[in-house]
Amino acid sequence: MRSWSHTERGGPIESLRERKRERSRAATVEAAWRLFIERGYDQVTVQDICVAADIAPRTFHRYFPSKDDVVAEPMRRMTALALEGIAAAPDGTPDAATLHRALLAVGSFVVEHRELLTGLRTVVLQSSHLRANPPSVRPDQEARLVTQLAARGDRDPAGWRLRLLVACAVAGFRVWYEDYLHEAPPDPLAHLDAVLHTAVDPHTG
Amino acid sequence: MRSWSHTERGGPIESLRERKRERSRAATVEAAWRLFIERGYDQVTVQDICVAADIAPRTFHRYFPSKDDVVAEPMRRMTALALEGIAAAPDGTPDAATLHRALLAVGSFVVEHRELLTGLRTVVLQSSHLRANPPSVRPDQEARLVTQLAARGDRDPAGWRLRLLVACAVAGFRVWYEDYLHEAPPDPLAHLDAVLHTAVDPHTG
DNA sequence: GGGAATGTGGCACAATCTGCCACGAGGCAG
DNA sequence: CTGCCTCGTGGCAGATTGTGCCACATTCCC
Repeated sequence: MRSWSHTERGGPIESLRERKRERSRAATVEAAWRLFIERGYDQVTVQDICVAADIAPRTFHRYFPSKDDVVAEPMRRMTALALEGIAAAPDGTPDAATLHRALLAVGSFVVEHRELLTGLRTVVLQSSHLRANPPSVRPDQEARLVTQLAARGDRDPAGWRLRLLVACAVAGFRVWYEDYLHEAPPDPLAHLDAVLHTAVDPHTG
Repeated sequence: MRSWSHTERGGPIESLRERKRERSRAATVEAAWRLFIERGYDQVTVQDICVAADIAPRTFHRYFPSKDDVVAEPMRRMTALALEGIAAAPDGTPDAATLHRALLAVGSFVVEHRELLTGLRTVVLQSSHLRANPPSVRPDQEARLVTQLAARGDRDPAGWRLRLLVACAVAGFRVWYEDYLHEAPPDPLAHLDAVLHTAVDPHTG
């Protein structure tokens, strides 16, 4: 099962600094998630997380600009996976198909981590603040998907067709994501495939 | 030109209380926008806004759960317009066409208020906090669109097709919105129509 | 080994946002 | 018109988040 902590770079060539940093960051994330699930988002302060993860609040805010970002961490991970999926697609594949496949891979990642993600979903639903500001794919992350997609071939990253394609794909994935965590259908990836078929495939060509 | 202050309810039957409240709220919004555009979001405190609008900070947070919500106000207004557009559509119209037309109406509203909206766009772009948490259509607002659409006819508001349709429509609108505020094309509404055609129309039937 | 680069912690501080209570203006019935 | 009730408002105290600044420790690299 793919893990949460990952180094964004392929090789295992990490300096001691980076390893320490990643370990500390991962510990922080896991401590935060555990506390959130136990007590609820609003009942856990940054201070609490720092005590559990054994770091200073000042350091916490170096890892995460805001407390919300800890909850949004899975989104970042999923976007990173999608980027990898796009980069790995063979040249010549239409953009829509590339995105479709990349998001299917993200979907299988979600399925692998269903338990944790449903836990975090409950955390979001139970916090009035998170309900109003739910974790989502940030515009800069979406822009990265566009850029990555445009990098294959000579497409214009600023063109509205490409941006629309990505926006619809992300929207479709989100619709499936909500369905899946709410009531896991028997064959979730087939469901995702169907949703993406409607959302993404019309943009082919 | 349609105004920003509106009472959500059709009739002019407002009590003095409601009128006062709306006036105070509108004054707050306009004061805040003016200050944001003048100095930048991060350089304006809630205190500053309250002085300019002549209300207490405590009252400010009764109108707006957070400072961010003042910037997101146009989004709320646009969603409200879309809801009205959907409600006004004649029965029997396919959902996709209904949404398409409703969003065209919202588009013309955006065109009417271009100056202000570009100002607020600049505000967003210049604030690191707003860049990370840009004003967007909140999930509850999107859910309202779904509900409203489902209310015509007997569709299932929880079905993924309807939710996907709305999500893609909103995504398409956002893509156009960014284009339009960045570099107004000669015929913006035609552009919006084209984008929506790609994003929404495939979902017909 | 030693300087440079970088991550960390502590401190002080501004700012956001909330709960609580009291006051006053608007609404309503008599 | 009068009294009562409802509800918006303001003030206050407080918790919490998030940031700038600086000193210290660790790691890196020569």
